[in-house]
Amino acid sequence: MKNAAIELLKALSDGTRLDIINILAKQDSYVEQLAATLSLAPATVCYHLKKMEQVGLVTSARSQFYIIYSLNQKAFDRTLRELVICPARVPDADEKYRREVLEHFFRYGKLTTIPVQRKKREIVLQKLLERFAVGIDYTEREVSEILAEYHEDYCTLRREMIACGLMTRDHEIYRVVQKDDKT
Amino acid sequence: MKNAAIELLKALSDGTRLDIINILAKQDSYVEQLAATLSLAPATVCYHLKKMEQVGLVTSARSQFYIIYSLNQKAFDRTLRELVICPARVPDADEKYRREVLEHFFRYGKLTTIPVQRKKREIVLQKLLERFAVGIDYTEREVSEILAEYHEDYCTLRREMIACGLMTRDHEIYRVVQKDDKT
DNA sequence: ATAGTGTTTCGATAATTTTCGAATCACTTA
DNA sequence: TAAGTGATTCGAAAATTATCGAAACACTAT
Repeated sequence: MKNAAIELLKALSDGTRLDIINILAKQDSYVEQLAATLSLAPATVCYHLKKMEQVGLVTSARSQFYIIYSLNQKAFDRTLRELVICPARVPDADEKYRREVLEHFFRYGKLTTIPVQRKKREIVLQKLLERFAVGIDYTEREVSEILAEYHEDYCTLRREMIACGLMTRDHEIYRVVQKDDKT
Repeated sequence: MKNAAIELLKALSDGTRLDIINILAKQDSYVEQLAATLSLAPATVCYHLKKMEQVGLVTSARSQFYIIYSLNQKAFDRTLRELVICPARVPDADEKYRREVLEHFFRYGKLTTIPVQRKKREIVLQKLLERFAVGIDYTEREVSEILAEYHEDYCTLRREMIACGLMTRDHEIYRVVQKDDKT
């Protein structure tokens, strides 16, 4: 089996299946009824329903001659982020602290204030460093523009990037410092 | 143009693109670097990036020789529900009241209490009616099982469905009453 | 300007997905 | 048990999508 998230997203990324979902959102239904509503062959509707059932988007239950399909409401309350972006590292104690710091200083994608404590400031700067590709030369202007997205005092942020050893500056050219250099 | 939601979901439902997203989540990057990391041709990576850029998942900005791609963080904070399930009707005054009532009585997909006021009770029952397909015969047991998912006192719910004229009962067979019968 | 970057488009091919008729299956009712 | 219902699977055709080499493009730097 591949990735469960991909299978779920594939199940959602088809016009016919979205039509079925929206019909079921209003009212439970069954294969023949859906096929008639959508002007499709029952085999086609069945194919789509099975695909969605496999990933937990819908559930089925027989009632006399019919098999009634229902939306699994819980499946729709996930964000794209938690579905798509894998956390990678295990949330250990350091990681927990890191997340708390980031949650405190970032609001709506922007920096509320620049941390005064060095430890916290480094965590925030390390996060901002993700916006800079490794091995790429950035001009001072480019660095400023990206940092300005997060806080009006981009000059301090830029200076601190150098001071904390996260970036190097050489004749107005800024570069990300690779910390995992095996030299 | 088709549906924007479908295009966005299609852009997300591919293993290679998810790989790219997860790399960009850690660090901005550019075509050649991504191609090298993923062992793919630059043309292929470009194809995927363009596809994601069209639906607003990533943004690009030139820096010297390179075009740096970044994740558009805002795009990832949407739930599947708001992406997939279309509201259909315009939120007029009645609809607003309806939503408030539903939000008040439903918690985590279950009914906190059965509304005493007739107007509110009908709104809640109408919502529960979505779980029953039209034109289908349900046994009393089947009706009870579905209603029990929402409140322990499924007997009251079942009785009220009949009392409010939302379902009919005929020799232990329950059916949804179709309100838009043009007779 | 010109040579040299990395990026994008184009065309073709491979791989995957959607669709549906026909056959089969699962279940209900008489 | 047998006949009748709707659901599902199967096989094949049609439609869509992913991949990549080659060529064209956009930009930088000499």
